[in-house]
Amino acid sequence: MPELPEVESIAKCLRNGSATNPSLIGMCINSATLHWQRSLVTPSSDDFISRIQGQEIDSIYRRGKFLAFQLSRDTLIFHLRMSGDLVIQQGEEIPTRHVRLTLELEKGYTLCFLDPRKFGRVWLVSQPENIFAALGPEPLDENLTAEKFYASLKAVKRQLKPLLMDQSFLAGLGNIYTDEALHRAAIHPLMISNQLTQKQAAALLDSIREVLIEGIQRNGASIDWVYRGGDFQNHFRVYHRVGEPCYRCGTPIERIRVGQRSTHFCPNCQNLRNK
DNA sequence: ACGAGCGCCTGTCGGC
DNA sequence: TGCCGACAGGCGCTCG
Repeated sequence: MPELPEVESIAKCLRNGSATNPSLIGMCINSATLHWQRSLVTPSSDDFISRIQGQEIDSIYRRGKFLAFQLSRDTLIFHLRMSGDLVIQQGEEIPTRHVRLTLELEKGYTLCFLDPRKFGRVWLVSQPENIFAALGPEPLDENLTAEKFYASLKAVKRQLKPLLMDQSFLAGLGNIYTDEALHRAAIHPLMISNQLTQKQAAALLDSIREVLIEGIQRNGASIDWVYRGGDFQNHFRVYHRVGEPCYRCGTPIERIRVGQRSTHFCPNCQNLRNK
């Protein structure tokens, strides 16, 4: 799915508008149509449709990989998981495939939740904090200091790759940005968290922030058939680069399986030993 | 506490 | 051409 930079890019686009779509701030939701029941977690579809009707979009924000719409009375929350996307259409141009939820807005605009794989989820709640309760800190939050990050790494004994992707440890990293951050910090994905030095922990936090900021500046990454307009995919240093030379040392990039996920790294720069 | 495996889904791609 | 397996930006669950 979209990771933090992709969700941030989508949130910005819906909030500020773009060349092809208006800002949704201030728009009223006239009606809602649910096309795939299981996309909706809560409330029931009948309650969802009646409750959301007539509410206005006050603000749009991101928390971890969640995308939230603060409405007049409730909060509408999306998790795009692997293949979800939110697009605005006008008039009769409603896509026919992969549409799981549509919100009919003012002036003929429709917000479409597209999700080929149907893994995405939607909530309409009065207390959004409950949905976000299990999330760890935001990686770009200044309050997350290198000292705090080091302490949290020392507090557990886990492989870095799955740990960094654990949303209760840190909110927002997924498979791509985790691999990219570990490579930039020259740390092996299977290194055990409590073995990092303070210096390595600081470098890792810096690298995480670097890749996320670059991803946001490039409007995220668009890979496979899911094109969202970003171009960070053209700047990956390890992801999808198996066998190609490491930009730092020329060694071919390798791929291993960690927790059922493809993990890309440079076996020379990111050595488990001597670190 | 932690990691591995699996289920949830549809689509694409490469090999034969 | 058609079939088949591998693979895909995530996460919750169970089982050792």
